Amino acid sequence: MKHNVEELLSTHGVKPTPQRMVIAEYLLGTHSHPTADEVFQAVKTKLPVSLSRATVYNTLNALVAAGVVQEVTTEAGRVRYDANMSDHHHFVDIETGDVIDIPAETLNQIKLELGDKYKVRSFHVTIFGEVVGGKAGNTGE
Amino acid sequence: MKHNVEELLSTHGVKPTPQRMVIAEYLLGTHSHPTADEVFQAVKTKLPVSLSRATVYNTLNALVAAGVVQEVTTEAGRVRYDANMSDHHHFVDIETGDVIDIPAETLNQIKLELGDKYKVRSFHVTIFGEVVGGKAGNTGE
DNA sequence: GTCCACGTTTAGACTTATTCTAAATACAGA
DNA sequence: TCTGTATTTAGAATAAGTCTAAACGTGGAC
Repeated sequence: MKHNVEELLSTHGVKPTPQRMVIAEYLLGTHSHPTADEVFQAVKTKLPVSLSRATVYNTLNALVAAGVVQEVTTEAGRVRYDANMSDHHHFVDIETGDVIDIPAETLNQIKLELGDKYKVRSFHVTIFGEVVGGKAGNTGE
Repeated sequence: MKHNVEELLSTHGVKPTPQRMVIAEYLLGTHSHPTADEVFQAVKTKLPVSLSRATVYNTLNALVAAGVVQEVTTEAGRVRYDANMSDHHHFVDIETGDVIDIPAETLNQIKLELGDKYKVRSFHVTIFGEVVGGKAGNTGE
């Protein structure tokens, strides 16, 4: 895995430092859509040196800019990070707060339905509801 | 208009104080999807007394809780307010940042397409792109 | 009309998330 | 090895929002 991460960063133009590697590795290995602070808490012990929050924010911003991960907003004012870069949307379980990925195929119709008036660059759908029959998809690590 | 606002607040269980009236009036009269601070800046001179930011936040939260306005998130971490409570989504002009309301009819198909696996309580779509042929809809005041 | 209770507002302190800054560090290439 | 550049660090600074305690305003009981 480590090797993959290193390559992933390199091919996206992000120099693979130890700090960036553990952060990217953590994001790639979870489906929990963590906040910046959750990333910090999760990886700070995985390095031989102390880790600064500034590095976490710098790295997250760099990874977003490089297209390695994306930002997700499900609650007003809280930013989460998602290494799943496939075309997908989000389902928020309103009981638990879990964020579940929804593949985009079924929703791509939206672009067509918007018509000629708007040139759509991208769109994102956040859906709130309950999972029928308990947990499904991926909600933790 | 003032009379309408007073009634609107009352019927939603929000006591219509002068502060709440000018804030609600401002939100009802704009399509600019302002942030809390933009609301504060816009209404602070419209009262004979000084206005506290705390009152703006209290009022916005009360109006959201009462269902008079809704929160909108178009940029990671920034909360905006929208008095348009009709079923609609948002189009963000990626050149200007303007937020334009998109009526929901054309997109309601989404719920159907999600199938039986998820029980949808609500969903929100934010679309990023460019308006074909210049401004359309409502982008300011 | 006066008084009281209670909800509202105010200013400013506080919290939380994020960015900035300046110094220390690491490391690739001459 | 030396040096320049990018990265990381700790902590200060900023921004958005919440909390607190005191002051205020208003409707109902008298």
